[in-house]
Amino acid sequence: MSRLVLIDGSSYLFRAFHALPPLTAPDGTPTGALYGIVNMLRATLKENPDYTAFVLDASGPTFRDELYPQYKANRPPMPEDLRAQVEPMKEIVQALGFPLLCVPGVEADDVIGTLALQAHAAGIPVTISTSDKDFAQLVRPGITLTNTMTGSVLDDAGVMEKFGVRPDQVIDLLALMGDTVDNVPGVDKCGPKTAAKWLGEYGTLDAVIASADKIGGKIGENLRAALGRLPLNQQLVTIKTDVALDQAPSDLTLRPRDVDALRELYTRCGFGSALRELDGGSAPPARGARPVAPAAVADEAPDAALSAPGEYECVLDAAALQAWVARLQAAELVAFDTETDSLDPMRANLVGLSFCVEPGQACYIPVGHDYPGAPAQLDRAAVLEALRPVLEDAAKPKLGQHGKYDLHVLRRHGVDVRGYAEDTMLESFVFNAGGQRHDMDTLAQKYLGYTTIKYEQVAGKGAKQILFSQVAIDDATKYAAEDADVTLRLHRVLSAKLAAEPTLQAVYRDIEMPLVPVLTRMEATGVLIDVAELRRQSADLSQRMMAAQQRAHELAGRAFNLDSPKQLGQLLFEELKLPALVKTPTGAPSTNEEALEAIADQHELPRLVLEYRGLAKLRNTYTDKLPDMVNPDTGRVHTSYHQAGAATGRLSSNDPNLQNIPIRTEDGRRIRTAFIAPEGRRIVACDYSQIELRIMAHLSGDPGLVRAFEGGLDVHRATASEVFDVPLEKVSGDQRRAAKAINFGLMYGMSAFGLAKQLGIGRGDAQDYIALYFGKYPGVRDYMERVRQQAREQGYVETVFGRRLQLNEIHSRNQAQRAGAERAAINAPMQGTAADIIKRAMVSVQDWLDGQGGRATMMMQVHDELVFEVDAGFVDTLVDEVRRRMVAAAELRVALVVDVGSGSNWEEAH
DNA sequence: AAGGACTCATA
DNA sequence: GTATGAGTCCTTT
Repeated sequence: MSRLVLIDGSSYLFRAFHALPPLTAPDGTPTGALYGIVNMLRATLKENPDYTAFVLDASGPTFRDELYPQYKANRPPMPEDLRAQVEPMKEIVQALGFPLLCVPGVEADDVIGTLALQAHAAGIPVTISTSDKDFAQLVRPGITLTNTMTGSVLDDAGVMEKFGVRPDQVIDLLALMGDTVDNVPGVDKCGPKTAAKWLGEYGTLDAVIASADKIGGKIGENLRAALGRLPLNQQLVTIKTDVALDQAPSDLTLRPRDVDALRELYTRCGFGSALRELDGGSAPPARGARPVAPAAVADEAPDAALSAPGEYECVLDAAALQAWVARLQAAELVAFDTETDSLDPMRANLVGLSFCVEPGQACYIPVGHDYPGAPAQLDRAAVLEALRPVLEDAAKPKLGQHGKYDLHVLRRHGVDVRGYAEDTMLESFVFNAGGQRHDMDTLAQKYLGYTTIKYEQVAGKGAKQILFSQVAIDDATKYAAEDADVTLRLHRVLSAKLAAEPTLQAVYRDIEMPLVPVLTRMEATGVLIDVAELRRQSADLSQRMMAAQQRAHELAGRAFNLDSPKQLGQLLFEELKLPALVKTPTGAPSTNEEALEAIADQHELPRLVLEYRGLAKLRNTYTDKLPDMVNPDTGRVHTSYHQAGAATGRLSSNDPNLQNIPIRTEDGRRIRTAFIAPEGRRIVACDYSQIELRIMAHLSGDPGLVRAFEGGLDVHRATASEVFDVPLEKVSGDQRRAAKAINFGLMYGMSAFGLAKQLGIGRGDAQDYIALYFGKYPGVRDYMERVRQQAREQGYVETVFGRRLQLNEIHSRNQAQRAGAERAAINAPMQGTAADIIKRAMVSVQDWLDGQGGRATMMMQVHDELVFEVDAGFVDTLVDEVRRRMVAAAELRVALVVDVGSGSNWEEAH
């Protein structure tokens, strides 16, 4: 059977040039690429093809340049060392007897594509010899790819395996990915895996484009941004198969080789082994090609120009310091910032301070730069003493950006900042809680149109990042003084904005700012951890994990990574053919708890995986990690509360997150026994009972719901009694469960669908329950509708205290996003009001604690719960007063109720 | 090294 | 169905 081998000369030429060492001929001319080509051609000849051609790009523009003027625009000119090899290559190709094709106006790819399809139509099998993946689009039964340099062969199945898509989807895959080399931008951050995933899900590029709204995350945004150019990409990456050619496949026969010409060429290039083969091994050994050291690459560091607006003074002597202290004393408001050597304020050392009193006039006082050759700096302790009268004077208002950090640093260096009155991060947060980021760089850009010097610009990034103490003082001055300067400028803009919104201003002034020192105090206090207990638990969990893993591998019949959802999915849904009932947001079969639970009756493995996961989660996230978080100085764990993170006004906790310590399962709850009180003290936990539901009762004013809370009854039981019209004492377990699910569901803006899933009932039944509920509590139904309405009309909803919660996607064209925003709108006033209330309570409680001589300290906040460490003899007093203050934090239509507990550890206190 | 996907802990 | 943070795996740069 005859066969056509089409050789993609251009791709090999470049590939060989870059892949092989820079060989040279005896006379010094470069031959590396040639060497690769010759070996490739000799290998091809051994296959003895009936028809073959060596195809090269012609010079000059092609139709693609017309379609897209930037096509290959940033491709550098062909390196001289490569250009020098083109003519000899053509000579060798022809001397070997290969037909050489070079067609102007199109690329080699198009010539190959055309010939391949012509031969295919004539029933001649085709092999395309190339190192260019784009040819995968031509693969079909009868057309395969081969790469003689790597030895790989690609047929239909091979394309599927290598790219994860069928050959007929390759064009779409390439269109999505784009091609950096050809200057064809695809979807940003979309590589072969992502593109294949989408095509696997939607089938074609057109379908992906049509579904672009459904793809979430950053990558979804990137996709939508790229939509406009994808059709063009498709055209650009499509290999033409209808080029008018002078030759037909049957014309492409090998001519006899020209031995004399080859001998001359091989000798000139120094290709010894080729020469020996040519002359039957009798040729004199030619000197071998020798590698040449690659040219040294200049190691150019980008010269990041540091622009320095404003007059920034570096304070290096006592006189300058005194002058600045005087300016600070005279100022109405002092903007300040600290520079340190760590992001963790509980470990950071002070490296310098910056101040600003007038926009553009700022100073930097270095006190800890210790790189070789650093100028002499003022003594740190002396500087802090000089500044103490300003910083510790409650009557001298101070301003910062995320000042809680600086408060920690200064506190740990012996300065107890008082009068911390303004914070631009919190101003921004209160003004626009829907805004994603409230860091200074973002705010400066947004409100001042000013681009700040980035930390990376002065300290580098990644592994090469240096400590601020290593940054040259000149650079540090520009960076640090700018921080204080920009903070002051930002404050002028933001405080004016807040002044125009009195309710927002009140949230900022009365809730957020007073909370700053309270959080600082709580973080500084930290919590005592029983490390030995956690180690014991880790060991126990490890042992059980190993057992589960071993059993899982036995059941699977092979080893696999139990932690990899991908491998697990493959095993369960492909090998074991278990039904994939749940999909991940990206459309892949999910292995989450719900999915595994659903198939647990069909195989032992899912249950085992759940067991393993539960253990692994506890060990990896808690019992292994918490001991590492113990601060060596204090012997305690110090979380950090993020005050401007959550869109609803809640706090969040990180490093470590102490707001998600397990409680639901027995193994999990045990972790709380490791949160202990020191000798002579107790842990006291005080939590609001059903606070969000009470807020719903308040906001809706529904008499039925208000009544359900009265008399201190179990609210879910009371709700069930009303909804199902049975006496309180006759409410069944299922009825209470249903009522509870509805109560919670309502707060999350749920649908009948969601409730049905939650309760494991039909959608119709769920709808009936909701109708029944709304029949009894029409005020709740009306409230829900009012909130949706407000969200649509204003773009935001509000808490009882006037905090504004922005709903960014409430008018999204995307139905799913819009529905999500509506659910968020329903939940936000309840979650946000609860956050406001506990924040107010914290300020009030701390205010009282400050007068109690350290007999109790507030240690943690977990959304509706405050945790204290209390002298054993002081517990009763504390409980009374804390309860009083927590209850008094808001006056709602229903009373707030606080449950308390105490014990030697957190678990007991619940 | 950075970022996304997936999973799962809490309120 | 709301709101978070974090660990592991995997892909991309």
